[in-house]
Amino acid sequence: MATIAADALSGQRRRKDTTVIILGPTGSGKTSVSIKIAKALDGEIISADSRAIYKGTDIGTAKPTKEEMQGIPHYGLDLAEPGERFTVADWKAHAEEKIADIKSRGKVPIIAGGTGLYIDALIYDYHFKGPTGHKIGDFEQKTCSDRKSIKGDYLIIGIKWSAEELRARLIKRADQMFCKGLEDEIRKLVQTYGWNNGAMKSNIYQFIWGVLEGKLTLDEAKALFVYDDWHLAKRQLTWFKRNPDIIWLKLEKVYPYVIKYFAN
RNA sequence: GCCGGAAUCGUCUAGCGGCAAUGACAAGAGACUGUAAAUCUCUCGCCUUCGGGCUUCGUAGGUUCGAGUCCUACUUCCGGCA
Repeated sequence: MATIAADALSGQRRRKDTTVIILGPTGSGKTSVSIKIAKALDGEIISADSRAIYKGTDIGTAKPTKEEMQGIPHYGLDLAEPGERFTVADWKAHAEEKIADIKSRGKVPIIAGGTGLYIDALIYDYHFKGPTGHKIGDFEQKTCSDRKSIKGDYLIIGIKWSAEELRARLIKRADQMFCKGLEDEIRKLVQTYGWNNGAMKSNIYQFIWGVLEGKLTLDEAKALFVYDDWHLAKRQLTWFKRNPDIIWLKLEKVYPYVIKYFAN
């Protein structure tokens, strides 16, 4: 009995201290597992995605919908207007604030995302010089450069796929994205923010726009987007590869692994 | 059937007598601590002791010191006339 109580206690303590990080290339399934994990662990999710930062880019950046979120609080989304400056430092400050807040309420913070730079900044605790607590974009020079040891209690899981599998997933996702009202989304974005801003540069929008302008057929646009997405996935993987602290698991193993980790 | 034109690395492409052969895309590897879904670098016929070696430009011959480049035939494809 005493042992069980002690276990429960250490479990409690662990719950309070560990931040779960679910990372992986685009299309690897981060969003859905992290929501599943959040439900099981009473957690809340912080997105680490440099594009989901922007408002209005919902379908194009594969943000989870309200229904998909299933009542799990999500942070790190819609933090800036398209075209507005938003840096790693801004994201790090936001994430740290949210992690502290989530922990203080006795819940588990779950970081889900594919932007390696953001995650590195968090776990290796990059310092950015400049006045903190100021409005977005007010940070200046870095003062610290260290990617050697993790600062903090993180469980870092990477979602592993073979190249063929991932490719197939990206193709499938592209098909879905292209029929989910993307055209309306992009029209609205272009209308409000104009065409020339970072949020729309170089992602699915440029290809859809090509279709709207009659320069591309739908199939061409889709193919181009898949290439683009694949290149992104490879770059993300290159970034993650050098991080020795990532535990790489197949998608279906991620949930059980995390649950077991927290049960012990 | 006749007359033109074309066949080059996974794909498209440069090449008009000195070439392992241009560029782009794809593919692969990598860098990246400040808008990162960005940006950039390297590899990309085969082998190499990194000096070089070997085999390539539809197929087979020929002309040349030398041929992806010129000639002949064949094959395939695209135009025009039939």
